[in-house]
Amino acid sequence: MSMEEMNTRERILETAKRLFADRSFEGVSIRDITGAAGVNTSMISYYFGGKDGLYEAIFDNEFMSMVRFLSDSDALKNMPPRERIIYLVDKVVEMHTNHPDLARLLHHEMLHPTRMYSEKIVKGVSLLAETFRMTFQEGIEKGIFRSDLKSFEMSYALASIVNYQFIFSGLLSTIMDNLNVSKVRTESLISILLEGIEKR
Amino acid sequence: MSMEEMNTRERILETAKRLFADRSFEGVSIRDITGAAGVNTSMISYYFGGKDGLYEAIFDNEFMSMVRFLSDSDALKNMPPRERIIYLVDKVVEMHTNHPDLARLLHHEMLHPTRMYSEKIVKGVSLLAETFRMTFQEGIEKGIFRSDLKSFEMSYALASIVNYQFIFSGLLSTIMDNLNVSKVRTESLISILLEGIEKR
DNA sequence: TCGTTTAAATCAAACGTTTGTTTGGTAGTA
DNA sequence: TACTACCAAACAAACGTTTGATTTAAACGA
Repeated sequence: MSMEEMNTRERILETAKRLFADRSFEGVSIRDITGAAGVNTSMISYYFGGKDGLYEAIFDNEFMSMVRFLSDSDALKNMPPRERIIYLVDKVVEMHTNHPDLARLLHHEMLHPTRMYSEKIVKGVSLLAETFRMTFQEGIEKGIFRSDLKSFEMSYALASIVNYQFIFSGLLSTIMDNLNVSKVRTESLISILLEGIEKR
Repeated sequence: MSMEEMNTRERILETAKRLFADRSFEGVSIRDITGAAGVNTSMISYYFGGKDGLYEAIFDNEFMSMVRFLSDSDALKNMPPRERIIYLVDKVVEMHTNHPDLARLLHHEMLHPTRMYSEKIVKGVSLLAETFRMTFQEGIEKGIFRSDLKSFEMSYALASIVNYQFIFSGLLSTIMDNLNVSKVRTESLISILLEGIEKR
């Protein structure tokens, strides 16, 4: 759906999501948003009850649907641990690729938590982390994964390796030319996570 | 040095660093800073030429000294690749532990780059990344590390695994009780990076 | 050692903007 | 008529900064 065929409410949501991701909630004024969206200043209060409400609406939409997207899949149940991990990494990468603003919105909240939203994030992150952790735990018990590591540490390593590039992305896209870095391949991420970087 | 024995300039720097890390540059007013530091509002313009100048001063102090701390060491030269990687991870963790605000300041800039500071960050990050990348390249050539991975990908994995926990830390410290996560051990980080999570 | 001078440090108050929000009204639709 | 969507304008509060006066402290000449 192009910007032209959106109604006012949707135009505000889409524009605000992009600007909040680029310049942070505090760094963007409602006049920045409504100006870029081509709507009247008062429409934010009209549709969302204020700037805070707009942010909350974006967050509920994006973040919660992501958590559901990553946790609810029935395919997870009957998959062996190793394949399930690969499947999960693929899904997280897919989700980031389709919603490039989401990671920066989320990580901004993680860096600067407010009482308003931190509860939701902890709830969502806990749910995701538990999905990962259980998979790793099952893998440890079945002798597929190392038993000298904790399942929490494995989950952390997965999350960090997959997510960190989407924190970099904003900086990279503004400079790009300076560092001649090729895109990180998903297969490499999975391989590093499972097998490490040392020669066997 | 305690807050009481600092002069006005130092009190502002220390207070602002903490507040910027907690609530971001845009989320903190100069009255927040000077109020918490117990100095007059005009002192920020007086000593730093304005809020932007204060931010730049913090950044130059902290970030640049970190880059130097991590890159300049003579000990790096004569160390074999595997040991050098372990040494570097230890130093990064040590640096984060001693300067807990730095990671959040830096990653905020990475999430929301501005023309003002992105140049400095790219410069510093490039320097660090090159130190890592060269080490991995040497390890690949000496047959210690896998030859099917790129040295850049290895560097990325290291940076992500080591840094990501310090992005979480803000959120964790505000909630803590909800997730009963133990601290990630540095040895586990190194082990996951080098050997992966799969049983050999 | 004394009073005087000079400059730096600090202050309360005010400056002009920008902030998020509200108001009162208009146009279009059912 | 009743209701929704939208608008220009105004609102008080908060913003970063500047001003002009006052305090502090060091430097100086006698």
